[in-house]
Amino acid sequence: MYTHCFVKDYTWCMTSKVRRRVHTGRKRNDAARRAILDSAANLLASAEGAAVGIDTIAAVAGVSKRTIYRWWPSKGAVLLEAMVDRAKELAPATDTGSLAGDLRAFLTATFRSARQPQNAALLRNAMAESLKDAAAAQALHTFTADRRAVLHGILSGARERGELAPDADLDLTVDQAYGVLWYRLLIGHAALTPNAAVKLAAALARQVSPR
Amino acid sequence: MYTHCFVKDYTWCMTSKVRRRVHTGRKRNDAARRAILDSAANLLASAEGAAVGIDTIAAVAGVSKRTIYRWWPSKGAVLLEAMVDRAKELAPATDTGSLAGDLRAFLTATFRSARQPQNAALLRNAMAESLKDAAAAQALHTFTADRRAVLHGILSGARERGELAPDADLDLTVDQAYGVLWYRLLIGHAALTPNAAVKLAAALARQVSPR
Amino acid sequence: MYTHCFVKDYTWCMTSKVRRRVHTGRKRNDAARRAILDSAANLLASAEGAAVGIDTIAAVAGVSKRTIYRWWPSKGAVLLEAMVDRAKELAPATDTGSLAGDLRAFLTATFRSARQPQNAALLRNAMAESLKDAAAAQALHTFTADRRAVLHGILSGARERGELAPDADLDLTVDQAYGVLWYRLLIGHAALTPNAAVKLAAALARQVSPR
Amino acid sequence: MYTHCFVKDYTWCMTSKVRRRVHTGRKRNDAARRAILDSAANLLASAEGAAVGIDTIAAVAGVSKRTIYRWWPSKGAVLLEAMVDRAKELAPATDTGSLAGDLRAFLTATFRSARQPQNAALLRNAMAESLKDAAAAQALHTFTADRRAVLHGILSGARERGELAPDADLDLTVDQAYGVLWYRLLIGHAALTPNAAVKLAAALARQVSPR
DNA sequence: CGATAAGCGAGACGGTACGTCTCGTCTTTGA
DNA sequence: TCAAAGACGAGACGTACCGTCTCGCTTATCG
Repeated sequence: MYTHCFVKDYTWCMTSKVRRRVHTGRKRNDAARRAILDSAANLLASAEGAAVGIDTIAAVAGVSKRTIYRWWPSKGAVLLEAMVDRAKELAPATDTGSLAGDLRAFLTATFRSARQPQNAALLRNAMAESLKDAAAAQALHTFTADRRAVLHGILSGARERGELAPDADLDLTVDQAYGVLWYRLLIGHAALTPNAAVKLAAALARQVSPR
Repeated sequence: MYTHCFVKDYTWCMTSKVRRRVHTGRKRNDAARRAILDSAANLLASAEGAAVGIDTIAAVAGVSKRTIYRWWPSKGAVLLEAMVDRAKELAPATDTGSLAGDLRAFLTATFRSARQPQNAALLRNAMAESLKDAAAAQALHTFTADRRAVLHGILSGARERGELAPDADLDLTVDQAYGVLWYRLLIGHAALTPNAAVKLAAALARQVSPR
Repeated sequence: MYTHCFVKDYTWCMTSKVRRRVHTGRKRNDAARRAILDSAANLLASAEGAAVGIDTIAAVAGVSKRTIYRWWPSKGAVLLEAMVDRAKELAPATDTGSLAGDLRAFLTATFRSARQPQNAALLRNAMAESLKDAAAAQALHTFTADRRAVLHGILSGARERGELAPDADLDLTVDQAYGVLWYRLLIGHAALTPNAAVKLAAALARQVSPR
Repeated sequence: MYTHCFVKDYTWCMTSKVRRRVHTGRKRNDAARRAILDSAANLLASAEGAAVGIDTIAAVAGVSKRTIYRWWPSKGAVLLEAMVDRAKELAPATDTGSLAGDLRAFLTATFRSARQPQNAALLRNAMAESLKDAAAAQALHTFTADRRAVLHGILSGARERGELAPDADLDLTVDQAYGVLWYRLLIGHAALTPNAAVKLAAALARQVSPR
């Protein structure tokens, strides 16, 4: 008598030539995997405050929900993997010859990246998911551990140059840096300006330097 | 027509003498307001990772959903106000005579408070809501601004004692402190130990000191 | 976190082997459709004056609300379709050889059916929904049009036997019959007795007969 | 922190000089009673399919809900009393000297009145309430009984003129007339045209006439 | 080379929460 | 001293989203 109330229209966010993927039969279709991650990352980056839904991810990727859940345990897991995947290019660790220089270069680059609206949305949404979803939390934990390791490497690399006080707590220093980043990102009371990165680098360099 | 056999059992978290509130007629029932905020805060503090639902808040408070939505615009707004309300006692700013001492006292107390499982859950859940709900975000913004102001006061209070470098960026220093707090709270990779508080206080004091 | 002790007890009206439906995956689950319509019809037929709620329909059918709203636009639409569905057997049009006989047979059967408490409740509730819900009104319109068509057929079938005055207004005659039915059903001042059916049949036959 | 979400604006339907009733202490109620009934009747007559709410009635009448519930047991009771009150002028029983003439006059007037959009809405809404509310049902029962009594009087008045078959079932005849009225009103498949009234009057007159 | 296994798109489904709505009861407060 | 104002408890409504399921198709792999 009645047929099918409720439909949806996702065309608004299908950015590109998504459709028409080839069917790879029995083995995992990597194009689908990419489409899913791209879809998720794009939605994460675009959604102002709107939550990103699985149906939306699937529709935008031109993929069935089943295909998503075959490979990821939960929505958060997809989103986080998408975030990590997208954030691959965030991490240059340069060597300028001095700790202060290395720190300034790294934090400036990191802040600049995190300040881009898309990346900011990505990170905020990733945190939101992580707070609700255990798998996402795990992924975010791994991701941030990687980032901390890079910064930790920069710091401990200064030891052989004698730029490090022997009792410096590098973990704490690292957390100060990323703490400022995430705190400003999540609360939004102050911007991640280049100036802030420079000042923070100087302050941290001084903090860990001998005497 | 059908027999109505209890909807849920919320007795486990009805901490006190909630029931039997009097009807205050035309004016807002402040007992109901308190019951709602207490209910929300208790649930926020208890729920491990489980989301706190409006129906649960209402049921625990012995209040109708309508009464909640009459006064708050969204779930997040209630939760945040509850959090802020509960966190009223978090904020002692003591005067020990020296910046290092003040900082150590303040951060130690703050970390200790935030480390308590209930408060930690409170803050984590508050952030989760804030990332999804504009009203909650606003409330969290106000709350954190208050906290930052306290710490900022401690720092700037040291100026007249000559303990402050003239070019110290106090906002950045404040953000480092709360950054570490929130970062560790949200990521969970390291605990907010008293030791960390002490070290952080020392580091920040040194950061802002002259020379 | 909290113990979940049964929401309601709807067993009283789960007439049959409702539970344990198989999941039909991609295509519409006709068992669910049947369960919904049966649930709705049973509730319509049983509820004295109590309104039938969507949650109740869903619970009795062992179906989620969403599944109902996927296929029907509103509560009224479900109820009406259920009513129409249930009323499928109301309609015998017999041929006794004379208009008076046909009318008597049809009206007697119709009145008898409508007089059954369950069917009476069904029709009353259907009308109540129809007065509040456009989709339900449409469905009731279609249903009653069908019924009128049957009676109209009986009447016009008498023309070739010369039992009909050429200027007889058959639509009006039909409306008199169903008018009495609904009027007594809705107001409840008089019963739809077999005697009334017989007298009405005689009166209408005389009304339309030549001379 | 937050104040008062949800308010409403009823100004759209405050037709006239409703406001500013004087407040003279004790025996003020009759003006309020009139305002309530007028408000209810106007809303019943105007609302297309939209349900008429108690808050709306109260707001439009410039009266508090409490005042309504002080005198009526339920919403339906108010609406029905308003309907009956408004329908006072529906009932002329004229004497044309013949049964056929009396019937034609009465049914024509009745149909014309019921055909007016406002009265039609009034009656439809009244029936809708009556099907959900016992007090309203009682009121509608009384109202329709009055109307039937008038028509019944017209019919039985013909007995002494010898225009009535001795075995005529006048109750059934009355129900045929009002049945057509309500059936067409509620289903809406055919209009209550003057022509229909004339034909119906003739048919019923013939039906009850001797032989 | 044919049979079987698995990936995939589609989309229905159960569950659960949300925020809105209306009803009828209640107390305060303004006139 | 009454009634307007309006807060409140109860509970239904229709929507949203998650994660599971089945279907029917397609392609790769194994016997």
